[in-house]
Amino acid sequence: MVHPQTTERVLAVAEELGYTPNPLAKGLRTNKSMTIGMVISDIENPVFGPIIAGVEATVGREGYSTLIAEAIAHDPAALTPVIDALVDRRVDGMVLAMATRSGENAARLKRLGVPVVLVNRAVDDVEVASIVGDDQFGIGLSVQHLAGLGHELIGHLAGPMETSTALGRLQGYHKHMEELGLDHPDSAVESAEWYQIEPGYKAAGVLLDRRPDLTALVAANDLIALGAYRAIRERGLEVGADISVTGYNDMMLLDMIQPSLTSIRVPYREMGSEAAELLLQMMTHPDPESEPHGTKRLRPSLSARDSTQPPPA
Amino acid sequence: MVHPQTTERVLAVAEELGYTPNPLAKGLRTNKSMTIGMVISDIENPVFGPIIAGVEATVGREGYSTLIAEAIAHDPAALTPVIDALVDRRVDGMVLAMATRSGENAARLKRLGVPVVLVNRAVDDVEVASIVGDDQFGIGLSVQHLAGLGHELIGHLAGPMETSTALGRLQGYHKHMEELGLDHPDSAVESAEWYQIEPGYKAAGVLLDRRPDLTALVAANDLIALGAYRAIRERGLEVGADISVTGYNDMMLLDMIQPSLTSIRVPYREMGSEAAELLLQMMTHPDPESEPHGTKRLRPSLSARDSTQPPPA
DNA sequence: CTCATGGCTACAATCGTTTGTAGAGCGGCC
DNA sequence: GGCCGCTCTACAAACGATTGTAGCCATGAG
Repeated sequence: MVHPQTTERVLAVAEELGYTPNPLAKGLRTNKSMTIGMVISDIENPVFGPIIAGVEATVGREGYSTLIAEAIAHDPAALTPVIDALVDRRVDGMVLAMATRSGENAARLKRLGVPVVLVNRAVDDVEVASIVGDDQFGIGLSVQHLAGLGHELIGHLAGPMETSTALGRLQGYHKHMEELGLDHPDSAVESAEWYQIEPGYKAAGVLLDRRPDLTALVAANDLIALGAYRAIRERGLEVGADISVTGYNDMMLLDMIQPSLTSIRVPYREMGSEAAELLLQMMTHPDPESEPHGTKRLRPSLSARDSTQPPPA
Repeated sequence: MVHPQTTERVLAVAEELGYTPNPLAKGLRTNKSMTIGMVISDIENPVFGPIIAGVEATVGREGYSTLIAEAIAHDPAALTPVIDALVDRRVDGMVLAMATRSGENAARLKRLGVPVVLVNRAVDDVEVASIVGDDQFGIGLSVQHLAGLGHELIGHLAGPMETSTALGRLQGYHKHMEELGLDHPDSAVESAEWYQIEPGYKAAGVLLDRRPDLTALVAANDLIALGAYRAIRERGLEVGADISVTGYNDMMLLDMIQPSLTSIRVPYREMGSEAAELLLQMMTHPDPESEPHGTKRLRPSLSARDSTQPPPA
């Protein structure tokens, strides 16, 4: 109801005076800080870079800024104070990229009425919106790829079972082995204590000693797979020629390693932007009834390399 | 001047009522947002993870939160709007982790009275506080290591000259070669267009064609060094045995590559926390006269691996 | 001439803090 | 008893926006 010309004049003067609205005053009055909080459990893990970038770019387009907080520890209790700090700052929403499967923090946020989206890792006991990779599908790609090469005795090096990704990948292994009519006994599965080379090496050693007949190993993560390289070599075998190995995440430099590691590429940046999109929707349409709480799974793809070859004759 | 017991009672009631101070109101009144801005030029680069973690942890201890913004582009002009967005949000200070050597953005922030610290990359035309790695010293470690192995014909694969790190490493090469009494003509130096494998491969090809007598290459970065691997192999030579190679940054998985790459480890997390420390000091003691504007250089260390061996007889 | 209407100006309340001032209650000191 | 200092309560202004209300001045319709 105001003349366009007047609007323009006001804007021009504002510009001339160098006026910029004070977001603190605005936030105080409107009770919206135009800020979202993002909690990262392990910021040094390179997968989080693209996730952060995706979130930041997407919410930024709607005028939101991103407050980053790191929670170094692996246990959920240590997360609570850092989440609280963000809530005290009156963030309008929250993206959680956590290590654990426990949903207590997400549940608390929901109780406080703070919109929350989980990214990368889901929780299994609480209904909360999350964007994750389709781990079952991804492991399926590996299993099918190996089966296509002629492997029948395929083992699984699982991740730490307190993470949702490890669980999904384990389930994917069983499911797709079953579908292909291949054996998948518990004896063909060994879990690594953490997503690192050393635990992967240990788990692979245990698995190879128990089941020396395996011709392929599907690892829950690239570093576990690289740990398996060492265990395989220690037994005088050759990765690829004697035992095929697949990783998961398709991290940088895998193609430079000998032999280059076949892996599953996860669209992390897209994961971040989808999570942000969902959060924006929850923040702008606070529809308490139909609030999204499902888990959206993004489909990864296979990067086939030299670590997977037909089984020895 | 208030009784300790009263304080305690007030605090107890506050706790009971679930009172948390509203930082927006506080910021409005005090004109301090207790927030710092952090601009990252390329968040997918894994070196920034530790830097962010270091900054966040350090300022967090003093009650500050960290607002993250990414500026994807490499040119300084694209940075301006994202810096402005942070300034408009009334951040109390700013940490810039940029790609370019241009100081215009830092200069503008100083003019606006926003305390600013540069991290990882310095600028050469403006007096601004910065925390960077000691590139000359780091390259010195590589050069001395190679000279100690018996190399005399050592070339340098430089980085893109628009970055301060590339410049410092180039200078370090010349300086330390000079000190050791070794030849370091311009013909032994070739610059890669970017800190990536492909440009490194190209530059190494040019350098090896021009100076086939070189027995060692000091690269300005790990990826450039890995590009050199390919160029060396293409010429029927073996990395390590025929031509030694060193990288810079000591990124993950370098020890898994064949041959494992000798590199320079930079204390990135410490870099982040030192930058934060400096920024805190500037924000709390706004001493316009003696404002720090020097460059602090953190000393890296050498990780010797198989890519460096004595020159062929 | 009156009155409704569109487009504007002016003013006040509110958000939750910080900061400052005024005054009340109460003990001890001269 | 009067005065001072200590501790506390009470109240108001300010920060910079949003939001709502009231009034002003044209213009044009009745």
